[in-house]
Amino acid sequence: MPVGLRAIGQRSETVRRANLSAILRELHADGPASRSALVARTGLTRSAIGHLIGEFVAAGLVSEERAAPLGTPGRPSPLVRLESNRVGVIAVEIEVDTLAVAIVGLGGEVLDLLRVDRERTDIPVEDTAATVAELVSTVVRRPAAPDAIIGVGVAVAGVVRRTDGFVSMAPNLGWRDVPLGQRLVEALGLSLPITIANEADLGALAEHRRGAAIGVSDLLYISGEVGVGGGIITGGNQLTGAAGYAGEVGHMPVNPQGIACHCGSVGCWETEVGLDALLVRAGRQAGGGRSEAEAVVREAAAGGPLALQAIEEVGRWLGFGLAGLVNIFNPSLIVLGGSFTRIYPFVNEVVEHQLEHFALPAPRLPVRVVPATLGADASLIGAAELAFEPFLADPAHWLRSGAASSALASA
Amino acid sequence: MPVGLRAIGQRSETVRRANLSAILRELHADGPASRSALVARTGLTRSAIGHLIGEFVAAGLVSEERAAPLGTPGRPSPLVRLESNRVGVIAVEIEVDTLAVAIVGLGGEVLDLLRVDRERTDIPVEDTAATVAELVSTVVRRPAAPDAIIGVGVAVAGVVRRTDGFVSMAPNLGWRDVPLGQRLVEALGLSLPITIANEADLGALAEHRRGAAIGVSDLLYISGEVGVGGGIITGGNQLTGAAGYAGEVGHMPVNPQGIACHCGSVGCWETEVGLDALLVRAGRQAGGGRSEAEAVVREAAAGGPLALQAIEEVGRWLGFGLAGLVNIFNPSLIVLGGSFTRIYPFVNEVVEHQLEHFALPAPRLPVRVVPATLGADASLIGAAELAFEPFLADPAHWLRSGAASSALASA
DNA sequence: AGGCATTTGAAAGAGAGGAACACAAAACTG
DNA sequence: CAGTTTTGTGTTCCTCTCTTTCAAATGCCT
Repeated sequence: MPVGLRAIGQRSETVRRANLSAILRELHADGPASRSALVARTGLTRSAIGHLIGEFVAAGLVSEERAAPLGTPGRPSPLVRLESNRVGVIAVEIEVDTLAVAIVGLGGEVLDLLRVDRERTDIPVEDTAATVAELVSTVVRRPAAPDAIIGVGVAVAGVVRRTDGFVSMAPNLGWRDVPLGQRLVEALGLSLPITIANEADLGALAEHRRGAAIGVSDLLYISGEVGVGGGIITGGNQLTGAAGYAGEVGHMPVNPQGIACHCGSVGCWETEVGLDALLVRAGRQAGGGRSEAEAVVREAAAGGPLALQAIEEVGRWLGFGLAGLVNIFNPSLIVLGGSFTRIYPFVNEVVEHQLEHFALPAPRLPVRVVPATLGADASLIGAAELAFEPFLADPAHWLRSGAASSALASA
Repeated sequence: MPVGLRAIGQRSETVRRANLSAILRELHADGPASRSALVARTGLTRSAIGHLIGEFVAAGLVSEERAAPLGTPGRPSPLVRLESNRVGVIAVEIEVDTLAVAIVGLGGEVLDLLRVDRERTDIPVEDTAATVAELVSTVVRRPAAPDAIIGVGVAVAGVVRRTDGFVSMAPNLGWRDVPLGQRLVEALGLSLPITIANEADLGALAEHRRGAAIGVSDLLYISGEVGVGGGIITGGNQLTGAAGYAGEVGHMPVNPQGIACHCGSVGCWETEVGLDALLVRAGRQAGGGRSEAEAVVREAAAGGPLALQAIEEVGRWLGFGLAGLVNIFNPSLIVLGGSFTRIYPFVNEVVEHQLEHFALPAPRLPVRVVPATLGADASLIGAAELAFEPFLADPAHWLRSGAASSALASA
C-alpha cells in the first residue's frame, strides 16, 4: 500500500533495474544458483535471465561455471556465482566493551574481521572514530580486501537516527546527542556512504537474512545486554519509524511500580530484564557486564539456586513484555539475541508460560521463540547487509558507472 | 527492503500496471487533477499520461473536462476527474451498538449510508450477517448505487484474521472463534471479494488517506471504546503482522498490579483507559457504553470535579501507554479516535506531559498528538479503502476484463 | 548409438515510455 | 486588439526491455 510520494512513474529502465536487483538479491541471499533456478525463482524467461546475467558477468561481478552433472536428464544449467572478492563493504560494530571492523564480500562472506576490546568507560566519540578509522585502514590494506568497497555500515549500541547517524542517546557508551555519523565521515576520510543504525535493528536484519529467521517476514529480535534493544521486521520490511529511532522496546514501560530507569522514566522493560536486573537478582553488583552475567549462567548451570531464581525472574518479565509485543505485532517468530541467547534454555518454559497467560490467543498461536544463531557477530553482519542495501536495490547504477574501479580508487 | 519472494521479475506490462495504478491512486486520494499536475506528480511524460488517461476514459472510469481558466498564462490543462458513480464498493461496519452499511464511490465519496442501532447484547453471527445482507441489498437497489460494485470491506470491533475474516475474539460482540468472513459470504451471496479487518486498523487507514494523517507515513491511531484498538502505519504501510492480528495495543500490559482483563491477562492498557475505566472512575457503572461516557464528558465540560478527575486519570494512563508506543514505533503523529476524540481537549496536556516524562527524547521530539477528524464513520471509510485496494493496486486487471459491466451483473 | 529432456543462444516481435515537433489555447504586452 | 509568450496536447519516430520462436547443445537413459 504505497503512499502517494513513492508511487512515482515507472519506465522501461525501471524494469531492468528491478530485475537486476532481484537476481542479485537471490544470489546474495541464497548463494550460487543455476540459471534455470533463477528463471524459476524470478519468473523471467531464460532469454531475459541470460541477458541480465551477461551484464553481471561483463562487469566481473559474477562468474558462471560449468554445472556439476547432477543426475537429471537435459542440458545442465551453468552455476551462477558471485565473485565475493570483487565488491565488498566495511562493517563496523561499536559496543560497550568491544569494537569490531569487518570486511564482508558480496554474498555475505566475512573476508576479514578485527575485534578489539575496550574499557567499559566513557570514551569520547572522537577517540572511537579514530580507533575505527585505524582498524578500517588496516583491514582495507590486507590481502583479503575486495577490489571495491562500496559502503560502510555501522552498528551502534544506542538510539540513533538513520538519516545521518546522529546518536541521541547511548547511555552505556556515555554518549548523548553525539554526531557519530559526521565524526566517522571525518575520521575515515572516505568518499563512501556511511550508514548507521541501532545494533538490535541490525541484529534483526542479520537473523532475517542469514540466521534464525530466514524466510520469516514478521519477526521480533530482542537483544538483551545492559540495555535491551529490539529489531522489528514486519511484512518483510524493517520497522524504522519516522527517523529510524523505532524499536526501543527496552524502554517500553511495564511496571509503573518499578525502579527508575536511566532514561528518566520508571519501570522500563530493561530495568526488569537487562543485565543489571539479572546481576542484582543474583546477588551481584550491577555494572558487571557480560562477564559477570556469564558467571551467573554458569552458576545456574551448576544448579545454584540463587542464580536459577534470578534467571527465572528475568524470564518471567521477559515473557510478560513479549506478550505485549506479540499483541502489538503478531509476529510469527521471536528471536532472542545477546545475553538472552545464553539464558534461553533456562527461561524457555517460563517465557512460553507467560505468553500463554498474557498474550491474546490469536496472535500468540503461531509464535515460536528461538535463540539467535549468529551470536556475537549478528549486528556486524547486519551492518554489512545495511551497507549492501543500496547496491542490492539498484545494481544497475553501479554497473553503468563502472563503479568497480572508481569505488576502489576512492578507497 | 523486499524479501526474496516478493521480488518477482518484472515485465513491460508491469510498468503499465504500476503507472495506471499510480494515476488512479492520485485521483482517488487527492481528487480531480489536471493532466499537467499528474505529469508533475508521477514524473511521467505528457505522452505517457495521455495514453494512460485515454485508457481510463475509454473504460468510462474517468472523464476529462475543459479546464476552468485559472488566471495563469499558457494553455489550460484539462481536468481529469473520476466518475464516482461508475465503480464503487460496499463498506460495512460491525460495532457493539451499531451496524452500518455504505456505498462508497471511487474517489471516496460516500454515495449512500445506512446505519441501524443494535441492542448491546450478544447477537449470533448468523443474525448479524443476515442484517448486513438485508442492508446491503437495500442499499444496492437505491438509485445512488454505482454501475459496478467491485468489493466489500468490513470493519469489525474484534480481533480478526485478514486472510479469511475469522474473528478470534470480539468480547463486546460476544464472539469467540467465529468465522465471520464465511458467514458473510454465505449471507450476501455475492461473488465479490469480501475483506475484513479490525476497526482500528481501518480507522488508521481512513485517517491516513482522508483524515488527520494525510501525508504522514508513520502514525499511530488509537481508538478508545469499551476496548482499545490500535491501527498502526509505518513507512506508509499498514502494520498487519503475520495474520493481520497486529495492533492489539489495548492488551499491551501496562500495570502488573492492575485489574484483570477479560482477555485473561492482567493490567492490560484497556483496563486503564477503556470506557469502563472512565465510567468507574467517574463513579458510574461499568458497561454504560458511549452514551454514559458522553455524559461524563458533559459533566466535565460543566466543571464537575469527579468527571474531570476521572478523565485526567484516563489521560495519565493514556500518555503512559503512548510513551511506550512512541519508543517502539517512533511515529510522527498520534491520532486519537473513538471516545478519545471527545476527551482529547481535557487530556491533551496530561498526555503531552506523560510523553515528556516517559518517552525517550529522540523519538518523542517530532510526535504530535491530534484528535481524529473523521468521527464515527472513520472505520467505515477505512473499510471502503480496504475494499478499493486491489482495484487501486492493479486497475489494468479490471480494465482488460471489462469489469465495469461484468462486476455489475454479478451484483 | 540413438532417443529424449532440458537448456542455451540468437533473431525477430511486441509492449511501453521517451523525445521532438507541429499545432492549439489562454494570458500577457504594448 | 493584434502579436508574443507560455503551457499543453497529439503525433510520429525512437529506444529499451522482455517475450516468443527456433535451432543447436548437452548429458541422462535405454
